[in-house]
Amino acid sequence: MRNTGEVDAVDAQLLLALTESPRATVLALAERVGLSRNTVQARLARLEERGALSSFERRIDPAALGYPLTAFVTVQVTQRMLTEVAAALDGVPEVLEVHGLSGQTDLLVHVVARDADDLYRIAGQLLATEGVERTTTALVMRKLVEHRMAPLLERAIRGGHDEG
Amino acid sequence: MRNTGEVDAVDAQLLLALTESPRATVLALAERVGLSRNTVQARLARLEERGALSSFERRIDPAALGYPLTAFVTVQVTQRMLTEVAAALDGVPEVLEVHGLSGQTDLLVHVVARDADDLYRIAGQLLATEGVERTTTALVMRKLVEHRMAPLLERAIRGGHDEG
DNA sequence: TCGGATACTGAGCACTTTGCTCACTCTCGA
DNA sequence: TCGAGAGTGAGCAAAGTGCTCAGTATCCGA
Repeated sequence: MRNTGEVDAVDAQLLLALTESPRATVLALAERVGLSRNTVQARLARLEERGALSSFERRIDPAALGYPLTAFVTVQVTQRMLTEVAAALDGVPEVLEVHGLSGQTDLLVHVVARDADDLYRIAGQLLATEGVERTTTALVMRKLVEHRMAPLLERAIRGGHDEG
Repeated sequence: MRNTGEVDAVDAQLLLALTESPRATVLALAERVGLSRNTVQARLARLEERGALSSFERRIDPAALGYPLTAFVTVQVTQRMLTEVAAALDGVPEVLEVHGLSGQTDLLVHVVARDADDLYRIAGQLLATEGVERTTTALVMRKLVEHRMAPLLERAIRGGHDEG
């Protein structure tokens, strides 16, 4: 099996095992998936070097840091100001992530806040940014499906070979 | 300093250190933040037990699994069907996360797909779900700000004591 | 002002894990 | 038939873990 740069079934098994116990040692993982320690170590190294694992920051819960409120702000931007607006958003600590959406002038901004007042302030800050034409703030009331990847991993384990 | 259940400056330092090198050993972290190994171990344990760290799944890049496309689908739901719709969405592997938004009948659904056709299929699947009245699909063209938590961590380190 | 709880330290110790190397096998695919 | 890629098992020194213990400092409430 020539490794194509994409995660294969065995990698998916490892990731799934890690999902269940992120602190598992290489030895434990090896036993879990029925491979030698050497192999597991090599695969983990490959996964990391390939960039299949993104920053640890994603695992940090903003609520634990004192930011229990989450909101998504849709921002409509003056066409030519996109870069400047992105830079301005990057400077706001409460902005966790910004997606550029199809439509080219719409941004989806993921923000967190300490409380309602705080959120109001941040939303105002976004709206006041030069190049921002309009914003719509939607507060997250509850998480109906928590972020998960397991179903796709399980599919990768079963499906196995025919990627794409 | 009575620990209130919220992350303090030292915890934030640890998390920041982990962000920079997620595989760092407890010993390395202790040296990094200038505390004893014992203390670091205790704090890490507390962080975990307190739930400040969410699932490892968040660190898995869907692109590496063969799902390079990301989209956000806004779903409007018949009022009384919310639970059923949530359950249906939970059953779709490509649905990574679902947020219930203010407005009570709007959901924000985070999906990934193998390609445009795949996304089309998934969007259709969402729309076909019983209880779903209307959907709007927005494709993510680019990430203008990658998910990050460092700015808030740094603020926690500086700010220090007055939480809230 | 005393007592208890909490946080931190440094030391110690047995045990496990890591990181690395080496030689060897197997199985594709050219 | 050859070579690259993937996996195995063994081995070894060094490092890290998990845990306990005794001692100190500090804050808080009674």
